[in-house]
Amino acid sequence: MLEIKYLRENPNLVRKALTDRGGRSIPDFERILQKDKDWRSVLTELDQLRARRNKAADEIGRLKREKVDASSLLKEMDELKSRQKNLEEKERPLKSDIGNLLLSLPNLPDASVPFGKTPEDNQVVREVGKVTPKGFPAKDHHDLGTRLGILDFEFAAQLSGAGFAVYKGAGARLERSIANFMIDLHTKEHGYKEMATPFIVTAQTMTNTGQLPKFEEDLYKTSEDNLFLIPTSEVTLTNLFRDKVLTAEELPIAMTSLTPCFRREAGSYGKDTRGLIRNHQFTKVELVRACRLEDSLKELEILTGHAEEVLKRLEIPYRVVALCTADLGFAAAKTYDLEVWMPGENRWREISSCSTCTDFQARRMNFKVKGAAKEREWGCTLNGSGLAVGRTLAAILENNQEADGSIRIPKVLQSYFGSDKISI
RNA sequence: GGAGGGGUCGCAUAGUGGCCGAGUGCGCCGGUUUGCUAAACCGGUAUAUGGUUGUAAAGCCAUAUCGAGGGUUCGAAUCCCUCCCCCUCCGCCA
Repeated sequence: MLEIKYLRENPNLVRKALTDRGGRSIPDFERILQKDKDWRSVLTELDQLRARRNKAADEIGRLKREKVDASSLLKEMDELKSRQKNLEEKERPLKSDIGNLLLSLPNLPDASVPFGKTPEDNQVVREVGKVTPKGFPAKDHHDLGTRLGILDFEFAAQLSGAGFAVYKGAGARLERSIANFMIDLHTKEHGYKEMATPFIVTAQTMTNTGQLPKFEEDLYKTSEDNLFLIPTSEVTLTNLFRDKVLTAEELPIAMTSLTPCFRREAGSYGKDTRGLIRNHQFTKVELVRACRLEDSLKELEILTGHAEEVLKRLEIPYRVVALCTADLGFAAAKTYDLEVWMPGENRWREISSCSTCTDFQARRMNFKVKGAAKEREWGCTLNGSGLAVGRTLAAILENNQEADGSIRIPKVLQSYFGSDKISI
């Protein structure tokens, strides 16, 4: 959430930032400004009226105690009350409209975010690892996994419909190995605290991180209880900072968790329907950090580095991409995507998205930091995949395939997996 | 699912219509005393919004907030209604 005061005082900056993002939030923004103006004028009048009423009520109490007649004041009170009721009926909807509109405005891009209008304008920051051509036609992970009997999409479709996967035997074991390796790396070497959180949460929790109110159609919802399935554990991990006031010395705080993620993918039917790339359910290791606002960008580099380390150790070539203004997610002020090379598809695929949300989520969930001079400021939250497990498995299959269709298991996974290859 | 109890200022509590934005204890901050620490004593200690003064730091005025939202009343922490959350017991159950 953006601060109404900031919008009021810097309308042109905000207008430009929202325009750079390219969304359709400008009309909402203009409506906020207008309603805010109306609201303030109503509120000023209302406050004065309330002040008068409070005084009169005290006075009446005093007169009654002294057994003095108060009928003229009581009469005035009648009139004040009806005027007040009138104004309150104007004030209430204005206030709630402004609140709702504010909740639907995205975060403002950081100054260092490249300007752009489409994902084409994203900027490659660095490429790590070498993309070396196989000496044979590379298969994609769908074919590899199916032929090895470790992935079964037909079975999954029978169980749940399109967009799901069944992992079988070595496939299931490999998925678990990847997840364990990632969690161990982040907890033992990167200083993250492992958490296990609910997968089903309230609407308020979803609103705090920004999934609601705008993106309800992307979420699975339980109809009886009005609860939502998490699309990422960013939701639950970040919400752990709700209503917290932390001291600057306690920060940064780093947490990780392994959870399933549930996404309806409502806007992307027919896209990436093959394989593990875009499933309605997938597991992901999430990284969340909280820090002081001034450390936002520094922390983003650290977070991104931790996600990158996974790929380095798995020896999968990847590149780091700075998203342009138009491609930023709702809550993000700046984002680096990690993209892995997929030989079977002959293209790069996103495998992690690391963002700083600055104080955007902190405002929504009332997360503050007490500084050295005991002043309070909003906290800063960051999140990133560390990494998406299904996509990582797909990347390993494609990058480590041999001519005969068998798969080399990366060195760091061998102790988890218990062998160095998967053969036909 | 059934029955009951409860949500007050960081924590613990007091408070059943005006003297309560809210007492007390603890904690915390500042000070006095002190070789140091402790103790004792004194003072301070919520947030948000609007208006206003100021270059600013900050100040002043007003309003709102005792789980949330409505209502009754001249006046609500206190009475009524709805909702949320927590706890205990019973039932069911992995």
